[in-house]
Amino acid sequence: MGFKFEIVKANRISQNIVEQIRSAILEGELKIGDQLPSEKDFSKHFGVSKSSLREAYRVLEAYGLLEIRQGMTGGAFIKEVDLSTVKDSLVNYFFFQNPGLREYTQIRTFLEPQVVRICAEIITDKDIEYLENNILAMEEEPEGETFMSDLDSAFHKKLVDITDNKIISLVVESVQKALINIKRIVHTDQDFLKMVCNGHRKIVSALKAHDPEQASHAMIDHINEVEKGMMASKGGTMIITEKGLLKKNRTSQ
Amino acid sequence: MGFKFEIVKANRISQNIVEQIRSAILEGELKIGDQLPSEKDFSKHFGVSKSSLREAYRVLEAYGLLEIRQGMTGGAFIKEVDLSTVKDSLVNYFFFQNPGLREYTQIRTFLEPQVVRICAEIITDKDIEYLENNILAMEEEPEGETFMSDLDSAFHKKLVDITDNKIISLVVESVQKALINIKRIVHTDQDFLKMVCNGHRKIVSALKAHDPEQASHAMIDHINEVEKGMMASKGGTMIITEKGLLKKNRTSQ
DNA sequence: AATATTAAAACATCTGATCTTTTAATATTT
DNA sequence: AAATATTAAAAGATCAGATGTTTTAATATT
Repeated sequence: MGFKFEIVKANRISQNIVEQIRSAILEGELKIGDQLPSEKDFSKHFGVSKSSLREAYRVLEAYGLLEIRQGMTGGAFIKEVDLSTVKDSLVNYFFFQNPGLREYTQIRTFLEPQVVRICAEIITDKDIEYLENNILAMEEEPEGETFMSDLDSAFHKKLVDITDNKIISLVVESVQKALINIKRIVHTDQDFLKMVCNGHRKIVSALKAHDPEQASHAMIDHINEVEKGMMASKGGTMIITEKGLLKKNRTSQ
Repeated sequence: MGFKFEIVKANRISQNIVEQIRSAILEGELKIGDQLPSEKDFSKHFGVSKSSLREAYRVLEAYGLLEIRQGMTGGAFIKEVDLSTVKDSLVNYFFFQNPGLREYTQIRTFLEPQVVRICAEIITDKDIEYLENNILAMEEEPEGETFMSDLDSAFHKKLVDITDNKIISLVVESVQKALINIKRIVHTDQDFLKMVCNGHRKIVSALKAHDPEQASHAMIDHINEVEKGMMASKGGTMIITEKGLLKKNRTSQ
């Protein structure tokens, strides 16, 4: 018998509701800001208990599709999925995949040089001003571990935002975020900071000259230098959650 | 008063539990396969009701961190987050961001030429055989709308897998998945199929010759041709969910 | 007019009972 | 002895309904 049957899973009630609502959103029936009925009304409508409906709401909330507010004017509202939801999902995924520094560096060297190529063509004076201020702030930081990371992220984020490509922004920012977690423990001394500032200066200088080729090279050099700097002080991959928790992961795959 | 206070949100019990368990996972206290206590025991341990604990379990399950099985040997087990969870999250995100065809093409032209550059260096005869069989299968498909997409995905997935970079794989595959949804309605005639096969042939030919430069160019041409082909028949962005539901999104945003 | 109180809507949590699923252990049949 | 059927237990799934908490609108008071 060459038939291929699909496995039938006894669907949970809450899962069924989740799918119905998610479909309604993806089909456009439910728009951002739309309010779903109250727990009481909606559970009655579905003919299920309040607990089942609540579980469905929790899941949709976890997906970032729903915002639930308490109080008289509260309720369940359709929400646009925000970046942090996707990033968290990526962080969870990367935690188990546990990519090496090489993998992060590689995708950066694929994307960011191209990003600054585009930037070189279309960057405005205002953008350049922002980037220069960012470098100044970084140089003035004395031993600014955390702050330096924020400024570093902001620098790269600014560049990718100029390209106006949401997908690339998401990827670059997520990689940046994952890298910060590694950087934070691995290395943050003055030499490292000076090296980063130097790299950023060269990139901005090329952008100012509207020279794509030079900008691209400056970016490649910068990314490779950063990797080298991080390799110098070895260490396992670390992940810092939103709540500031640390995790040293040395699983040998 | 220049102080900056953070907003205090009355945390839900379930959210608190979610964070505790997620932290325990990211800190390495909980490993893949570990079983959490039963609902009854664990809720007693936390000093909360079963409903609150169950809501926490639902959320962790939505994150892809937990697998819950019913029955005598069932329970809640720590699970590795799988690709489909992240992809779904990306689909949700892209739905609202609604990137244009240009954005997909752009990130592809940044990543995939570099991917085949690497492939050209390290590709094996077995890999090439796989790719050639893939092309043959595609050419033999008469009007294989869906199947063609599957083969096309498999082709690009194979290439990116050769690079052995989990991050790039995730990105390329997600973009691929999103594109299929657009392609499926936009265009799938014989000319399109022939054009795709032709592009793939050129890429494989360059890989066979272990010529990175040629492979890269063949890939760039291929991606651009596909975009042109898709632009020809205009249409809104479409999204197909896991369950096969369609959504035409024309929000002018 | 400003402030304080109250009421109501909606979510949050709890208790405890009753299915349903799954599998291990046991009993029955062949 | 082996195959099959039955039973029991563990654990999740669902339900019903009570009670608490938040938030805001309406009202009353100063």
